[in-house]
Amino acid sequence: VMILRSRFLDARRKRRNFSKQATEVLNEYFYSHLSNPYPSEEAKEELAKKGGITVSQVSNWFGNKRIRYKKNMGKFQEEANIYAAKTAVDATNVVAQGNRANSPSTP
Amino acid sequence: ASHGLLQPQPPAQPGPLAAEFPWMKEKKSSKKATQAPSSSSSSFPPSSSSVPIPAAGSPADTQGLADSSGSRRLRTAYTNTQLLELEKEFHFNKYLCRPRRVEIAALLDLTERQVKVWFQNRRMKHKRQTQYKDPPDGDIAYHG
DNA sequence: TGGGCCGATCAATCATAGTC
DNA sequence: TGACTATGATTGATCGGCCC
Repeated sequence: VMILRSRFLDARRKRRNFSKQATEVLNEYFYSHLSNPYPSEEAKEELAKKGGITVSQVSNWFGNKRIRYKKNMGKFQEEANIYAAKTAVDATNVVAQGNRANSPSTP
Repeated sequence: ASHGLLQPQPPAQPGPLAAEFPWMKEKKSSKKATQAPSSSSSSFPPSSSSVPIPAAGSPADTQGLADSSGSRRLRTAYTNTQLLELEKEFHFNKYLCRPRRVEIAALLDLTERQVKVWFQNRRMKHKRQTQYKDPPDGDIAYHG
């Protein structure tokens, strides 16, 4: 028997999809920073707060999103256009990552 | 391989497709023990359509060591026995001294590097779990 | 200069949730 | 109800920076 996969420490059971609010906030950030979708710790905290999830979950989401996006960009084309239109903050000149400012839409 | 600062065509407009930024390209694959690329063909042309089939090489490597051709690391699935022993050891020592590491590596048939990395990752995990008070069994109220 | 550690990330995989 | 897809979490392994 090779059921060696019997993870005695499986915590990933019983997961729930994020609320629409959380997904919305995360996608907005992702697509408005498509040139460099690497939120700073502070940005992650704010996203976590806005979406009602933990910072770790934000990190997981971005990790999964980046990988899956670049693995199949075509699949996200539609989604990208939707969020691109939704947010005006494009990063055409995001030079370094030292960007301290977060909130994409600051009056 | 001259990668310096390449200028990815900024999206600018919701045209046919978003531009390819540096982060979308490969990254952690070849860096150490990389033999001279011998002026191989430059970066893949931007012409889309052709999916970069990841010609899966034959992972004949039993230890998962990266060969000298920049092969992608392959995720080794540790056995329950190995994980159990590692966890047990971690319970006693969060940090391993060299002699102990050698011992464990030999005992579990792992490389010293793997043992070192495992402890490194384990410490990070431990930190994450103790950093936030609430254990992972909290039922967060969901509205909507 | 070399080795270990940290923090972040990658990339593969697991397991469940959602859709048809 | 079962097959297939979407998605959050886990984790082995790598990268860059820092310290000694």
